[in-house]
Amino acid sequence: MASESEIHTRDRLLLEAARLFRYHGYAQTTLREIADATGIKAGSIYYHFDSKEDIIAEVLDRGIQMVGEAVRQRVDALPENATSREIIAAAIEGHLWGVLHHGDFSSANIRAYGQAPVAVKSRHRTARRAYSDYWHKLFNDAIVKGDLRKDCNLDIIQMFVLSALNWTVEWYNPQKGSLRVFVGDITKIVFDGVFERR
Amino acid sequence: MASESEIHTRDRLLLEAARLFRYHGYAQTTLREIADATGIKAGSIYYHFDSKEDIIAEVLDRGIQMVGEAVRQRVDALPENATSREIIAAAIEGHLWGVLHHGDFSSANIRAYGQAPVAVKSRHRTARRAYSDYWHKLFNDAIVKGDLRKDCNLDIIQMFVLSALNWTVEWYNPQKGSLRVFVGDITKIVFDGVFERR
DNA sequence: GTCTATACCTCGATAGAC
DNA sequence: GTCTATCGAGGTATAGAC
Repeated sequence: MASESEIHTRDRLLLEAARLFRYHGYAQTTLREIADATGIKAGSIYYHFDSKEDIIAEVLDRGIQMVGEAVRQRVDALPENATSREIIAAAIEGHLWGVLHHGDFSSANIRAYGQAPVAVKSRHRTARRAYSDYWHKLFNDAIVKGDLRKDCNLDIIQMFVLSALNWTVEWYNPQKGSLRVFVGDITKIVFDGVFERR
Repeated sequence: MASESEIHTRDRLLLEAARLFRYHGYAQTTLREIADATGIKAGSIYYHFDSKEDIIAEVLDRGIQMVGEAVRQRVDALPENATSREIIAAAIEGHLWGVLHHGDFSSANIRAYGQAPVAVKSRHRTARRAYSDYWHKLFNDAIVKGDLRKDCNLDIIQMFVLSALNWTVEWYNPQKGSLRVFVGDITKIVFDGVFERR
């Protein structure tokens, strides 16, 4: 069985790996850097992980798990009679909060996913699919209620919204305004667009 | 002066490099792969370029140049009395067309920019800034005319729209519908949002 | 569990023949 | 202009002492 300190070091390795993958990408980040940041030597990593691939795989999984939890938590907290706007607003808030405030795992998931080895991507894809299905259900409920616009393909709406939310990690600047205000602005734009009503 | 075939090989190298950077990223793409795809040996690349950095630098520059030209062309073709919606619709169409239809250079610009060496990024940043300023002028004109929503920060609107448009390269699937319809749907969503009017 | 030492490979880049 | 051959650096991963 794993000892206390083993778990500790393993988690710290994952944390530092996530941070480095987030800011420098997967291929650019070396095991020596991850080891340095954690305070151990590169060779010692192999006590905790079998390969660099296994590290990125776990970082990706944790990232999507954190975002998924943040979203579900907010949606589940709503009352039974919540409107479509309230439900999707809660999901947007959860997603942005998970991605922007919660940190390195979810950001690494967005930024480094495209750079991960194909084997890792393909294994991780089921987790992404599950999260995507969750959103699909939210949007579909809104359509059934007649709340979503009917002149656009639903898949395009969903992909556009989710990828736009994801990409905020590339440009969101917390020094230019609170996350609260930011989430509000993004929600307004997604809900009703950038133009004044005609 | 450069001979015919020199220009030819050099351009083919850039094209293959753009394609590989787009799909595999900068660090993952090796000079041997670029050479293979072009049909020459790795060492021969150095007759045309001084370093791998110089290749990505030129790929990035061409990418933003192509998109910028596509956008300006459509906006300039509009009549004097065009509305804000018509102007920004033309810019969106140009941007999406440049990014999605025009191919590997613009997509590589979006995908591989974050992975490029800092020296390259910093040199390329002025080109990005110029393109961003162009969009800023379009949005600002719309604000002056009172057409844009006033309850959101303009910088957030601009970053949201541009990054959302950029990220379509990650998920747009030409087999699921024509680019024409796609551009129309995206424009509707950006202009008026995903919800039906209240 | 972590260390040192190192094997092995692949990368970007160079040199010189053709 | 392109080739072959190769260098030096730095990467992942392994072996065995502690």
